[in-house]
Formats: sequence, C-alpha cells, structure tokens
Amino acid sequence: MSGQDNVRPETARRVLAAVDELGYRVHAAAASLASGRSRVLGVVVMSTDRYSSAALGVGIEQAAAANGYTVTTASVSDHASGDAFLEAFDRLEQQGAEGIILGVPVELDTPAMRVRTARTPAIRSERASLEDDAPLAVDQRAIARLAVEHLLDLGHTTVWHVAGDDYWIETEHRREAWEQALLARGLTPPPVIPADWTPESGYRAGRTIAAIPSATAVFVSSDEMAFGLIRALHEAGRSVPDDISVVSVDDIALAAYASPALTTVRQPFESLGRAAALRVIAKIEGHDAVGEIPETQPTLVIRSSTAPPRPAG
Amino acid sequence: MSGQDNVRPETARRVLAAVDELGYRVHAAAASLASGRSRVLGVVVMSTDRYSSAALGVGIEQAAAANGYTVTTASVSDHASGDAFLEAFDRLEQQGAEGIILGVPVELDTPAMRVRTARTPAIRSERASLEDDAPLAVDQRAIARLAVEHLLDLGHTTVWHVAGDDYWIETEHRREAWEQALLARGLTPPPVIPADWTPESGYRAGRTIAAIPSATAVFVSSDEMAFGLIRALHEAGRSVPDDISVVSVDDIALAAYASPALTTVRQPFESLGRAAALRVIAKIEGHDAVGEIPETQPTLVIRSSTAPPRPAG
DNA sequence: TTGTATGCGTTATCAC
DNA sequence: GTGATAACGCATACAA
Repeated sequence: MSGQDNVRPETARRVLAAVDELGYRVHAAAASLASGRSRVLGVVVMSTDRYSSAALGVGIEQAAAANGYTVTTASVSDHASGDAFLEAFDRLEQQGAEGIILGVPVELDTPAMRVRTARTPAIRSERASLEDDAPLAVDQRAIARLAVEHLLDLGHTTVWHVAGDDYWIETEHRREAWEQALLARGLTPPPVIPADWTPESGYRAGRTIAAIPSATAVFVSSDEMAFGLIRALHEAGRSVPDDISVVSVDDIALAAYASPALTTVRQPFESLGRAAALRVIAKIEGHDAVGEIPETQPTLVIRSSTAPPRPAG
Repeated sequence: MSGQDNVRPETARRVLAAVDELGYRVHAAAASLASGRSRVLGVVVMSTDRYSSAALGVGIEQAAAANGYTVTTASVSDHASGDAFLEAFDRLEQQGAEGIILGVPVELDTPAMRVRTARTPAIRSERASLEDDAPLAVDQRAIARLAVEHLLDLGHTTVWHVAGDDYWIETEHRREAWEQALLARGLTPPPVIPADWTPESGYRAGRTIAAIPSATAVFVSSDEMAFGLIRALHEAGRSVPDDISVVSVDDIALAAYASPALTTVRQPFESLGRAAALRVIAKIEGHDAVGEIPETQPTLVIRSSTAPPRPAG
C-alpha cells in the first residue's frame, strides 16, 4: 500500500483486493501518531473576503493537494494584533501543522515568533522567506514603479498616491518606490493620501484629489479603492482619464468592467500562493529545490483609465 | 486539564504549573486516536475566488472556532463533476473530519452520497439540510421575488432575467421564482438570457438586452454580471436607470460604487456560513438545538440602478 | 519476501 | 481523589 516494491505481485494483489473489499482506509490520526508526520499545512489569514486572501488560498490549496498535503485554516479578525497571530499560530501547531503560511502582516523577527518558527517552519506569503531570499514575494516596489513610470511616460508631470492601510507592509513598500520613482525623474512627491483598501476610503481620497486642480495622475493602491475614487472624481465633474489618469493594483475580475476600464498592475496571487506552499513544503521536507518556481512578477495591464494629460491651455 | 471537578485544588494547581513550565500541549493526533474524536470540520468548495465562497468560509471558520473545532478545506476545480465531489468528501473523511460542509452543488440524494452522509454528517451550505428543513439556506426564491416585485412596483411592465450558471441550483430556483412572480401579475415571462456569473457573460447579456427596444427592466443574478451588463448597455447608448433598470444579487463591497450604484438583493453569506457550521456541529454532537440561528433572509438594498420606466411617448 | 514486536501520546476504565 | 493500565490504528525496525 505504501508503494514499496519488495512485494510479490500476487501478494500485493491480494492485499489491494482486501483493501477494496473491506473499504479500508488509513486512519490519519493513527498514521500521524506513529510516523510523527501529519502532512498538514496551516494557513493564517484575516477573516475578510478581500480578493487577495481568497486568491492566495486557492493557490496554496492547489500546491498542497498536489504534494499530498491538506490545509487547515485559522482566521484572525481584521486588524488583529500580534497576539492574535501568535494564538493562531499556536492553534495550528497544536492541530499538528508541519508548516505554516502567514497571510497576515506578522513581524517574524520577534522573540515570540522566533521560538515558533524554530520548531515549525513558517513563511509570510507576501514576503521572502526567513533565511533565504528567493523571490517568493510579489515585488511591491516593482508595482509602484510600473504604475508611476507608465503615468510619467504618458506625459504627466507628477503622480499622486492613494496608499493602502498602514497595517500592511505592502503599503510602505509601494509608497517608498512611488517616491523614489518620482525623485529619480527629478520630481518632488506630493503628500500621500491615506486610505485603507476599502472602496469607501477610495471615495474619500477621490474627494480630496478632486479638490486639487493641478492633479492629473493618481496611483491608487487597489482596484477596489479605484472604484470609489473614480466615483468621487466623476461626482466632482472631473473626467477619467481626460482630466485625471488613474492606475491601481490587483486586476480583479471587475477591473475591466469599471467605467472607465481600469489600467492596473496585476498581482499573480494564485501563483504566489502556490509558491508559498511549495516553499514551506520544501522546508518541511528539508530539500531546498522546490521544483519549478511559479511566476511572481507583477504586470501592467493598460486599459482606459489612463491617458496623456490634457494639453495645457 | 480537561475540566473535571473531582480534583483537589492543590493538585490541579500543581498540574497546571507543570503544564506551564514544560510548555505541554496535547498532541492532537494522539488525542484523536484515543478518543475517536478529531473536532475537525471539512469544507468542500470550488477553487474560485468568487465572493460567495470566501464570505461563506469566513462564517464557517468563526462558528467552528467558537465551538472548539478547526476546519480543513478541500477545493475542487471549477465546474467539477460529481466524482470530484466524492473524492473531496473522501479526502476529508480520511483526514478525520467529523462533519462536512458542501459549498458545491452536489446532489445529496444519490446512492454514493447517501453512504457517505450516513457515516459522516454533511450539509449543503446553500440548501436546507438533508432530513430537517430548518431555514439553513438563503431563500433563493425570495431573492427573485424581491427583485421582480421591486421592479414591477416601480411601474415596469415586464422584467427580463439574466441567469447564473446552470450548474448551480440557485440559478434554477431564481428562474422559477422570477417566472412565477411575473405570472402572478398576469405577465408573460420573456425568454431567459443565459450567463455564467462572470462579468464577461454579463457583458454579453447586456448586448443582447440592448438589442431589445422594449426592455426596461432586468433582474441579473449577480452583482459581477451587473457590472458587465451595465457596461454593455452604456456602450449601446442605453442609460441605466433612465432607459433600463437593473437589480442584481449579492451586494458585494463594490456594488455601491458601480455607476450607477447597484440596487441589489443582499445575501447574508457570512451568517449562512455560521449557520451551516453550527448545524453540522449539532449533528455531530447529536443535539438538535444549535443555539441561536443566524439570520439567513435576503434583503433588498435600493440604490441608483433602478427607477420608474420612462413615460411612454 | 513476509511476519511480528514495539511504541507513538492520548483517553478511558478501574482499582485503590 | 489519585494512580495504574489497556486500548486507539498505524509505522518502523527487525527477525524469520
């Protein structure tokens, strides 16, 4: 049954026949107890239905299943504190998880976290893994660069930025890269407009932008916020992309059906989830080769929310 | 440790102290083997990032955690066949799941499924459970009724219907109820326009509708499709809601930020997930009272995509 | 190539 | 109120 080859064919046949007849299946708990291996992957996510978590989960599940692992999930509430992460981690460990994927912004470099990752391998899904720095994360800086440069190349003289929730590391990375991309062209970055990923916050940011006559280009940190932002812009009588160009991030299914269709930087979440799973599995099993590394590069998808600035005058 | 009360306080204190000092935690697999109980709930979902699955999962996880259960997921590919469901079910059982929640359109009433549900309790998340008919499902017929009646009350003389994927039972229920609601007012239902939940299919349906001059009201089976549909309508020069009113289903976060903001029938997915989890747990533990039953009624959210028909002439 | 002990970390039962 | 002991169903190592 376990795929050994030192068995006489006839014997194997008889065993399999019996298995079939009796409907025998290994008892996972017993197997786990005896072997010391559970083949369970744990995933910690925020209890939200945000697109990124869902897409990530799909990828993780796929890769896990392909390698004979099952995944069990522990949700923490939105904006949970570090303690909640630790508890989730413990719950998962206690459940027997052999490796854990953190889909939340945990600081890995704390004493409490270090004890844990020492005994059971863990990685942050949106970041490079602990020791090695293979390209496991979607490069958040590349996202910002792609967005800003597209806008600048179109002829805009500066780019405003509506940031995501400060709680997430991506937010910081994108802000930095946005700033640097501007600086690199000798431009002075305008103040960041804070938001929190929700369409509502995008709407508020849109009202702010609408009140700035000189603004002609915006880099918004998510498609969902872009929907809110564009709505606010339209209500204020500013047209997109004629008056203001906007590029956002994610490329959710609805991005192509916004009005106008969103120019956005696509993040390969599913692929990233697969990479994350492959990586923990490799750590668990102690080999560093993970087979093929799934693609994790962001790509710019140009649609109709960006255009050259209106000629002055 | 297990909360017995026939222990001298002093002894209990010493035990707990030792637990603390040694960092002892029960080994889940060993406990499961010895007790015959795993406290694991299995969930079968399609490997999509559709809003409904994600929201459902959140609810399930919550209720499970609150009752000391953990959840493990088995994804099947989109549009999987019945066999894939059976396999997923088996995987979960084999993993030790004591109860299973089916987030997919499985036919429960087949021999193969009956053997399985006989040994481990299972329920469909969007339907009433097997034997009892407690209000576990979101009433899909009520959804259609709400939508159609809102439109009719506004003064429209008929309502077109863009249906979801036939693969899902909801689709059938909504179509029936849409038909009946029309019939109840002495109206003849126009032909159904088929689609498959995606914004793309909504777009195609929109082109179809745009070509029907007499159409003034549409009931679309999801918000995502509504985005596509409205886009097509606008491209064809038909205004929403002036020329055509549309009401959709789900009330996703972006619904309020569509142009125009979507009038839609909200489904309480998270709450439904909680209800589903509570229900399997009750089955597992053999009590029928599940505590408070979460709300599972759909509600109409009126926004700007519906209006009275334009006065004739 | 096949059969057989031993132990994995609990729970549950029963004697004390 | 407390301590000892037999399963639980498998994997593993080793004897045959």
